[in-house]
Amino acid sequence: MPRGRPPKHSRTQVVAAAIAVADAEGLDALTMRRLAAELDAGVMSLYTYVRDKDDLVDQMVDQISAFDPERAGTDLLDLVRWQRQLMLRHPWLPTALPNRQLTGPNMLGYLERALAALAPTGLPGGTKMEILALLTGFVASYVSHELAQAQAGRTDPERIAAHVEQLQAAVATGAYPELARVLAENAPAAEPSFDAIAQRMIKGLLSG
Amino acid sequence: MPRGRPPKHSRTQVVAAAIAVADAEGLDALTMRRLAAELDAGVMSLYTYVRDKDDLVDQMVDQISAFDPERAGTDLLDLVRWQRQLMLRHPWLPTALPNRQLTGPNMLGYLERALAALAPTGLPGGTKMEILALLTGFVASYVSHELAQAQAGRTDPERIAAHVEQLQAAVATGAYPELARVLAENAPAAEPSFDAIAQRMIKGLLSG
DNA sequence: CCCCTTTCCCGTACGTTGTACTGAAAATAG
DNA sequence: CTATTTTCAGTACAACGTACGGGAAAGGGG
Repeated sequence: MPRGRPPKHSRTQVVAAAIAVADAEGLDALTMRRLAAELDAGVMSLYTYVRDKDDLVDQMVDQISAFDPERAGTDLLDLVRWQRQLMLRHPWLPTALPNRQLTGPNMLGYLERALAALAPTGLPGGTKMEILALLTGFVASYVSHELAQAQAGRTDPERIAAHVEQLQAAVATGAYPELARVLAENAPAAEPSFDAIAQRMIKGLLSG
Repeated sequence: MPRGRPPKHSRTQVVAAAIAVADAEGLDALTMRRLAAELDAGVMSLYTYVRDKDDLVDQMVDQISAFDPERAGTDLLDLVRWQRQLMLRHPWLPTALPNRQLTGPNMLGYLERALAALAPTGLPGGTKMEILALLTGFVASYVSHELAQAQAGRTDPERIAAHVEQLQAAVATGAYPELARVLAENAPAAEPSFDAIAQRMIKGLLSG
């Protein structure tokens, strides 16, 4: 009983293809033309499934954020761990998140669980929302750092080469003794244990 | 004794004009053509002062970050307060910061002071850098939230109208009782006191 | 059966962006 | 003067998001 011409794809498929492109080549590589080519479709056909590119990214975020109630707990530490895994699996997520009003069912589901986890605190609603925003920001910062360190030099060997060269030049002036000490350390970037830091952040945010 | 044709502007002037545009109309409004018009210059003339647009933004960040040793202290809380003031004065800063290798003198100066503030901890260098990245991320998140709340509806009244409408629709399904409670609260967004939260974040990050 | 309506497909085209290329313009050095 | 060096800026191009409009493919009603 669907009246018109049958769709060649589904919205879910289109968004999934977009996620695949972003996962493999980054958000910058995700253009409407690229996505159309991936689906063997015309560029403008995509706009049947998506209002505009911003809407596409919104849906990507929401589709990523499907929650498996079997595998994850529901306290704040569990939720934060879950966010970290999402961001590790989809490195574009930390950059895509800011300045976005997310109203998809999965994001609302997350928000609901997070608010439930904060319910025992009895804090006012605005404070709860603020705590969650700060926690998400913290995870995004942490994972960004983590990812940057993991693929240091893998993608842009010359770009970071230029970076360390500038740092060496600055240090050579003698104006930055502390920075010099850090660069001279050559430490293998110790494991900081996400859980430990996250737990302290949560405690710090709640003890107010 | 400078040999060639004398420059019509200085790099500092160009960057200052860019900062003025971004302050007044946001980072998106800052295009090379707009900046050229602001300076009564040809578009391509800008490229004598700046390698490319990314370099321009780098320089904007660094020029913003000039430090007045008279007015600010040198412990971590002071530094974080200073970052917040910067971001409040230049709302584009939180969005411009991520994915940037900052090697300007002012940013290195900040880094040096921050590392000095962390020196008594005896932590390894990599951990210090991570702590500073997390603190900056925290401030960016906090200020973004702060700014979003300050001008809620001022710029895009219909955009956030659509947002609350979607939220109301979601709540109406009854699937999100906690969210419903928060939206029903209608609280005037209590003062959270940046200093208090920042202090707890610092303590949390250092007690590791 | 044909036609109408509905829905999706997608080629063309436009405005905007960053910037490569090129050469003219304006200063000094000899 | 000429030669050199540096900055200025017009033109032009590729890539982007997407508005527009018409063609294509289905079902419903006569």
